[in-house]
Amino acid sequence: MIPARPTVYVVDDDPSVRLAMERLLKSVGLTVKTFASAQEFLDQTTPEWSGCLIVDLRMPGIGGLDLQDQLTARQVRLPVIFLTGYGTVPASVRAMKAGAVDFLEKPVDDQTLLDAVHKALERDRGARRNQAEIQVLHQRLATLTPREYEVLTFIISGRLNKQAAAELGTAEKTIKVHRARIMEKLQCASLAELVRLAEKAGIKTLD
Amino acid sequence: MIPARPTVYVVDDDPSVRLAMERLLKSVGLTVKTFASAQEFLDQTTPEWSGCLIVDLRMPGIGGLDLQDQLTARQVRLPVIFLTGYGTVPASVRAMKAGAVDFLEKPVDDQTLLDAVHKALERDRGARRNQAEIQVLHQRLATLTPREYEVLTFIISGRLNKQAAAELGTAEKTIKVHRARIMEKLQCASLAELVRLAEKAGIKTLD
DNA sequence: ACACGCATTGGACTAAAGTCCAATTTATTT
DNA sequence: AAATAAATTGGACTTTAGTCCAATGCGTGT
Repeated sequence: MIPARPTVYVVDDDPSVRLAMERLLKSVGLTVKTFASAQEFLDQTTPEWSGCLIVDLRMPGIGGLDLQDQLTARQVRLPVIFLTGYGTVPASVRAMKAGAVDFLEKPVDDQTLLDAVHKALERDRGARRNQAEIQVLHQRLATLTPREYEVLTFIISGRLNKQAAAELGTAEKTIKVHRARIMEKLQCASLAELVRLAEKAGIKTLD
Repeated sequence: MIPARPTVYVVDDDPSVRLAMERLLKSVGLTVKTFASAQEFLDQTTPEWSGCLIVDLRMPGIGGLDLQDQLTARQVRLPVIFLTGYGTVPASVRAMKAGAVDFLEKPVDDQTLLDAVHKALERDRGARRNQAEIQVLHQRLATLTPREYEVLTFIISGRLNKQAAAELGTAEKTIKVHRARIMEKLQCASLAELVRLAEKAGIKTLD
């Protein structure tokens, strides 16, 4: 049900455009899935869908820009490429500000479109790789007990075990035990690694 | 000679536009400096100029987009706001891709322009703050001797003094001395701080 | 009541890091 | 040739951190 394979999703109300697009993209080995309306796409997509989205700016019902907003709100971060026959400067600026990969006017040159698609797919790959790494970190962090997490913040803030113990009102010995378990649970072989892990996970330091 | 104060630089070949722009911006307390051509601006600007740039897209000689490219090439990172009477979608997309803050069409609403200017100034402030922090780090790093820098890479890679000594073919004692000097020169009170400093300075870890 | 996870702590060490003082070797600079 | 910076190393300790084994007090769920 969930296409794990990167796919180029095409949303356009014009059947002939969908067909042409599908042919072009498939001709270079890409997986394609088309939709006749933004609503149809919204009804099916999930954050798991990977690849990119090519959407027509002006369509009956939900337009391209609104679709882009909806996707942002739903945490669907597929890179978007706009395609339009009657684009305006304000529309293109709004689209680009919202993070669109490109904003192309019909008729679009095949190579130009393919370049944009490859760029979008690459951006998606990078974002997913990064997202996956962060997710792993959070999964590991989730195994920490509240107290361990607390001690972690002291460690990455450069506190000595002794200081952490004093500030937490416990014995230095206890901090050492927590610390050892933290290193084990987070699979860090050194303090340097631990600091970088915390940094990437966005854990704030004290003071 | 160098305006340290954040300034709004206006580049437009139309004298009436320059005057109107200058009046509007000064009316809200902003410092303004105008130029009749891109070349004139390029001849005077330096990376020290802070603030933002409002530039007309179409001008005799060097156009707005080319000016943007030139500035990028010269490391002048002033946020750019495009202003144009005859903008096209491709031009606006190119500008936004190149990092423009906004791309507005004349006649532009006063408030819209001011909002864009404030956003641009804020972006410049943030960029400069960040740039200044990184520069300080590099200045400190520059005080390290080659050997100390080498030892630094081992430390932030999580190596024990013993391991660093072995891999560098020296005594553990020596590593300790270098390490102490590194902490002192980089003004770090803890390993956690050192790791974050190295991370921010973009120093790569081993392996 | 009993098992279990969590937080704690002690004792006894081992290992790693940091701190002073002192000294040598080797380039480079003046 | 004297001076200076850089890289090294020793000795003698003090601090910190990490490692095992063992044990206690507390909620929670069964």
